[in-house]
Formats: sequence, structure tokens, C-alpha cells
Amino acid sequence: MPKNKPSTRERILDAAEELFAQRGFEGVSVRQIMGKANADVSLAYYHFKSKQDLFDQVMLRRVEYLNEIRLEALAEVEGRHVDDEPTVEEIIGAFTGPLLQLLVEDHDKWSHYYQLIAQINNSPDRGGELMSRYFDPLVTRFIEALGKALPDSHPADLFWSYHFLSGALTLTFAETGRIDNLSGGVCRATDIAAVNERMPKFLAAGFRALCQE
Amino acid sequence: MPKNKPSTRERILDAAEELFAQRGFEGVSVRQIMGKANADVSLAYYHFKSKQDLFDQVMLRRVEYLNEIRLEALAEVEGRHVDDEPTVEEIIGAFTGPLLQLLVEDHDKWSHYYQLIAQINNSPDRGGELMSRYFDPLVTRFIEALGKALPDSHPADLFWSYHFLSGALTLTFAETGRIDNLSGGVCRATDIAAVNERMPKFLAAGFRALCQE
DNA sequence: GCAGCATTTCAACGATCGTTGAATATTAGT
DNA sequence: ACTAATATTCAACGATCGTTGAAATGCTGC
Repeated sequence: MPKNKPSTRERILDAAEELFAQRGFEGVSVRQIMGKANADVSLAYYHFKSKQDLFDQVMLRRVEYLNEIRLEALAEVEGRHVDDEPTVEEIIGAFTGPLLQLLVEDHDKWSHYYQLIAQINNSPDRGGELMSRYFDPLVTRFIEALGKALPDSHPADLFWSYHFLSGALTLTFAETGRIDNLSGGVCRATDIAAVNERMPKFLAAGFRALCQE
Repeated sequence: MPKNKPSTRERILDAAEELFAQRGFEGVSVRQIMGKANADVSLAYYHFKSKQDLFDQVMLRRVEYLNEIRLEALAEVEGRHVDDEPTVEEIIGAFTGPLLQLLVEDHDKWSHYYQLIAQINNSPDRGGELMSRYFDPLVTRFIEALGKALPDSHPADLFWSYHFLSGALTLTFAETGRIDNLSGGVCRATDIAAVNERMPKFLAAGFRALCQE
């Protein structure tokens, strides 16, 4: 029934999301964004306070929902274990699975957003600050769960393990085509099933090697 | 003994390296670079063909040496095993160790370059292309060695494992301060010893989990 | 149909962008 | 000392940047 045609504001956000993801904040002009959104330049400043505000709204538009469903996935896993602890794989699966699931459901909608996060995560400038603002509450919650699944683990080992996880995860979402080149076509960056099979397994083994015993 | 004071060309490269690493290619103007290098704007175009050429030269200045010492480290490891195969940890150590060693020897010289590579690696725009151009020969050589250390492994598993390694490695080099925030100071992004103790161990376990039976 | 508000268009501002040509200063070879 | 090449300075170009104010249009409630 609704299937509203997207509002101007949302068309601007969509265009900005895609272009920011591809070329970064400074690599895109407001005019280019509005060109892709098929709207006049000054409309950007009617719907948003500034280019920086537009960028912030692009980030904020999806992050809340993202954190929500990932927390739910964790709660679901924990609900299946009332007397024992979830496994490391299950917890990591709750962290990465929802992201991959959204990518399957609507690749074009989420891939640009993930690419944007990948760039921010690796940006020395303000990457640490932004990622912490948007994701630290969620991540802290997951690390807590991982700590329980890995008894007697040291906090430093848990944090470093998560750090390696974060790098692997965001590079995967960046979909740069590097693995396509490197593997000569054997692996494809967009092969979500291949990622889903391998990433939690790889990362869980890393956690165990560092944090267990 | 010379200890020449750096030439103008090198001062420009240094300034460009640092600023490109912090804010990306489009986030920095030629004037800002030349300001930091304490030289006139037009000197950039005397020593380099264009801003893009300057960027390329920043990349090229260090990549050759980097690949060289990492290949030597691999050869050294293989030389210690004439009758048997090196372990996964040893091979990964040869891949990451030289990078960390340079960071210990001269942090200011290498950290900006590593940050730049981290950003490029995660750039959906031309990241895959650039990383492949600069590193694929080296990486192919390392994956070959890892394949021997992990008998009967499937190529796809090896490529994906390397992909996860690459993400963890470059995020670590980005030194965004995220892990400092997240851990409340327990871990520091610049703590090279902490990385050196943990990263090869974490990644080797991942490789084994994916590529070994 | 009209008032009032939300949205969109148009034209322009000063600042900064990458880049260049010509003039000047410095260095190296003889 | 003179020359030729190398290195640096100065001034400026057209283009594009982020941003804004005012006018025009569209829409909603009465």
C-alpha cells in the first residue's frame, strides 16, 4: 500500500550515501550529490544545515536500526543458552550475521553504507572517534558476552581480538574488488555466502587462540 | 655520514604523505601540502607532474623496499626449513614482522605511510586496483607458502583467510585510536609489542581453522 | 478562493581549488 | 668569470567549492 516514492530528503541521503562511500567526505561536492539526487543545489541547505550535517545524517539514518537488530540477535543466542554459555561462534555470528543478512535482502541499500563505515573505521583522522560514538555501546556488550564464553580471558586479549575482527569485517564490507583480483576470480567480494561460511569460523578461532587458556 | 638535510622534493613527499594519510587525496590541497613543506605552491609542479603524480610518488617511494624486506624475511624463514615446512605462524610473522620492526625503528617515518595504505585498502573507489598493483606479487608469494604449510587447503579458503588478515593488519596500522577508546586505555593502538604478540597468533589460528581439514 | 506553510528554483557571494608562464635566484661545469 | 642548467618565487587563470537570500511554486486547511 504505501510504497511511497522516496522524498527529496531521502533521495539526497541516498545519493550522498553512495558518493561519500565511494570517494569520501572531501572527495564529493554538494553539487555532485544534488546532481545524482536530481535536485537543485540549494535544496541541500534547505533539508540539511551543512555538508557536514548531511554526512552526519547519512550515518545516523541506519546506525540505530543496525545496532538494534544486532543486539536482538545476541539476545536470541543467549536465550537459547539458559544454563550454559553460548559458543564463541554463536556470538560472533550474532555480530556479523545480521549485517550479512541485510546485504542479502537488499544489497544496493546497505552496501554503500557498509563501505562508508569501512572507510571511517580506517580513517586516522576521526575514525576512532566516530566509530566509538556509533558502535562502542554495542561492541562493549558483545565483548562482555565473549568474555563469558572465554573464561579467564584477559581484557586486553579480548579487546585486541575484537580489533582484528573489526578490521577483517569492515574490509570485507568495503567490497573493493581486491580479493577478486588477487584470486583471479576464484573469490568474489560480493559472495556473501562465502563470507558467512568463513568469517565467523576464522575469527572464532582467533579469539580462542588469544583469549583461551 | 652524509646526513644530508632533506631535499625539497623529499620534504614535499614527507608533507604529502602525512596529510594524504590523515585526510585522503581529495581532503588535502596542494597549497596545504606545500605549506607544511615550507615551499612555494608552484614548486609542487616543478618536482611533480600533478597532484595525482605526487600521490603516486608518495606511494612508490616506500613500497619497493617494503616488499623487498618482506620477501627476504620469508626466504629466511624458508631457509631455516630445508627438510620440513615452516609453520603458519612463522610465515605470517615474516609478513607482518618487518612492518612492525620498521615502526619500532622509526615510527614517524613509517606510520603515516601505513595509515595511507590502510585507507587505500578500504577504499571502494580504487582500493582494490591500487592494492593489487602494489602488493599482489608479494601476497601471491606468501599465499603460496601458506598453501604448502597447510596441505590440502582449498585456494578459496586461503584467499579468504588472507583477506581477513589484510583487514586486521591494515586497521591495526591505521592507528585510529579506536581501541584506546573502546578499552578505556587498557590497549593502545601504538603498542607495537602488544600487536606483535597477538596478531600473528590470532591470524594463524584463523588460517588453520579455515584451511586445515 | 484565499491564507499560510512547505518546498523548490534561480542567481550569486567570496574563498579556495589545481595548474601555469614568466621572471628571478642558485648551483655546477669549465 | 661566464654559461648553462637547476631550483625557486611571484602573480595570475578559469573552475569549482560551500553557502546564502530572495523569489517562485506547490500544497493544506478553511
